[in-house]
Amino acid sequence: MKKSEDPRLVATRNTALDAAIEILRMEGVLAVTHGAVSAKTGVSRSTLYRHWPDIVQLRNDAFKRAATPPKIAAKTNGPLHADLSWMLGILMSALNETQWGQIAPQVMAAAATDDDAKLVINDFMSERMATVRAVFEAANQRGELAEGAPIEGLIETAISVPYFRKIIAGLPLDHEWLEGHVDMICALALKK
Amino acid sequence: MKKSEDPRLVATRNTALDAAIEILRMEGVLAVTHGAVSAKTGVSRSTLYRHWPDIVQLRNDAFKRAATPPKIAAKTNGPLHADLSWMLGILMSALNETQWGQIAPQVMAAAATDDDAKLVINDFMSERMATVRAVFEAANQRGELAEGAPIEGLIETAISVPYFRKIIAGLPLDHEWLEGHVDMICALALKK
DNA sequence: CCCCTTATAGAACATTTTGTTGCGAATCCT
DNA sequence: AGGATTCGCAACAAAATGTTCTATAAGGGG
Repeated sequence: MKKSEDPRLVATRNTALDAAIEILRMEGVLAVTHGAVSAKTGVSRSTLYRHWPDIVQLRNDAFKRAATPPKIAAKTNGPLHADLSWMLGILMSALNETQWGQIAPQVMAAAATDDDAKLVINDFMSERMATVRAVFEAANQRGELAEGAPIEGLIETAISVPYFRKIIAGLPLDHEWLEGHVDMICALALKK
Repeated sequence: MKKSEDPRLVATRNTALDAAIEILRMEGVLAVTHGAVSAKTGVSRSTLYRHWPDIVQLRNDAFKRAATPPKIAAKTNGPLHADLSWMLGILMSALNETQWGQIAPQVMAAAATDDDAKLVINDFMSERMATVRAVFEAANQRGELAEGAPIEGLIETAISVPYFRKIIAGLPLDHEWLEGHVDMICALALKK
């Protein structure tokens, strides 16, 4: 009973948003306009205006599309050090290599004045936090964690530092750094 | 021998940049244009164009002006827990209450495509990092630190988490949270 | 396979924003 | 007081931003 979507709609939608993401990466939010996307894709301006009457909507859709994370199955079979290295290694790769790492700052900035963009971030973040939390809870189940370890703080720390380094401070994320980071967290989390 | 600056120059400069900062806070980088600043200040467009032929320069100047931090004398008389609470409390206030907290995300985003903006961030960050580092080094001098404590990682953690919470995750920074944060860091840093 | 619906490209247009230039008036510096 | 500089303003030119219409093409249902 559901009428299938006109393939022309999804086609223009996809090509337009892909172009928008590309522009976003190379030149920043400022440059994402109906005109620019039209020029890059061949999709006519009038069509773009029909799809996204407001430029903000177009940008937000591009954000959402770019933010869609590769689903990561949490590794929770322990030990904690291994699980964390695994998970944070993936996060690190995502920040280094995928669109998200380049676009995230733009979304952050947009979130300051736009609630929709804020939602995109919140969704993305809470998902990542939940994944890391699962790792800690599994370690707790196995009885690896020290008495009274500040789990919430550790989860936050695990994620904060790589994001800070990459997005705010512009510092590199490599395996050597990751090793030290995980060591530090484990020093606090594990039984002595 | 140094020729004093024409007061008219500094006057227009200041009013223009203050307006630019205000626009930046309320509506984001996108909205900072010669036209908008002119409308808000009464300074004529032609004058603004004479001062900043390129809009990017205007925005960067606004960034720099907004990023100028209140100089904070480092508290390094110990003990570490007290010093850290003091320093991070100030950082927290700055993020919560000053222009910087609202504008930082915009600068981050601009930094993705603009090297000048990147410089603004780097300057600001390295100064803050240095301040926190001084706190740790003083504690080390006093012999408070545990053997082999990962000082660099701790410095990074101390600053990363508040920035992450405020700018990336949009979580609140309050004194209760701060207490836990400092506790966690001290648990790793101090002798048992 | 044909007909009806829907989406698109393109052009033509109005509107707004963005730069540029020249000049008289006001302000500053010496 | 006099010469230089800066300002505001108005008149422009150029480009970007929206809007609307029409012919064409593509899809979907019967």
